[in-house]
Amino acid sequence: MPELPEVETTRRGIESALLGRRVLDVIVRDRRLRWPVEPGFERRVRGEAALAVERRAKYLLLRFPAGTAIVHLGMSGSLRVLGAGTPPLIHDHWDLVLEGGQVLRFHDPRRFGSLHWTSADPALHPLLQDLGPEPLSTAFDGEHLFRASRRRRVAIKLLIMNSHIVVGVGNIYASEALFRARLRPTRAAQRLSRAQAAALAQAIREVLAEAIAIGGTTLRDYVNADGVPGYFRQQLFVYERGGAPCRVCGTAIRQVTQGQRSTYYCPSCQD
DNA sequence: CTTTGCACCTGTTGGC
DNA sequence: TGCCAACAGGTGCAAA
Repeated sequence: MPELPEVETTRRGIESALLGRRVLDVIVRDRRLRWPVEPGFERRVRGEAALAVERRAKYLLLRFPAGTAIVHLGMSGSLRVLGAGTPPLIHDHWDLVLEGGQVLRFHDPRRFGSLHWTSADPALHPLLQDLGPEPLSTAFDGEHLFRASRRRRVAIKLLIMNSHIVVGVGNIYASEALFRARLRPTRAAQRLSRAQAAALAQAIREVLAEAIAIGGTTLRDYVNADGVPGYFRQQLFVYERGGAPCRVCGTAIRQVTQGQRSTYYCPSCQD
């Protein structure tokens, strides 16, 4: 479910509940996430108080004095801050019970999410070490995208969803950014001009920043830490709009499959 | 090396 | 009403 804007919205929502508060208890009800939760996880975190809540790509990093919990929400995961004593429901797989009467609760029906612990620099963790730049950092710009697209035959949509090139661009925002940049998702990456790469990099930055500003996109079940959906769905130009009229020119939006995922574009606006 | 497709898992939706 | 196929905000990994 969550792409970068939803993960960033979650980060902002859980930060104040965690910072400086001791973790009184760690409850893992189901260890069978994408990777099994390490047996020692509970005892590493119990008694620690978070120093920082950060995000790298779609990973949330809960930094404690002794190490870092690395959390991924997968396709259907969410993190919420609830009152301690709120009874867990189905698919509520783990809790951090916090000093002061609140609990951070992880809910994930599909269990594609994950939870790791590292006592080393999380940037060196195998899941993080080969990631590309953050799209909202200065390391990501048109020149980066242009260089990365040279001699690549893959479709440009697949390229921008490749986390080695740039992180955080998922299925919704890939289609949306390509619409804004007026580029066909199916075009070979190597056929982008320098100017088109610059336009696409800019479109990616804008669409992600705008989505963060209104709390991300809720399609089905995404909610932020307070249980509130994101409202970016109303700003979508093409995603999940196959057959509907383009909001710019009225042409029917097309839906195609790329890399076993749905892609949406306007055949008139996008070349 | 790049590219492609599968796998993991549960829930919802739409057609017959 | 029931059944079954298709599809869903991700991504590591194996195979081509």
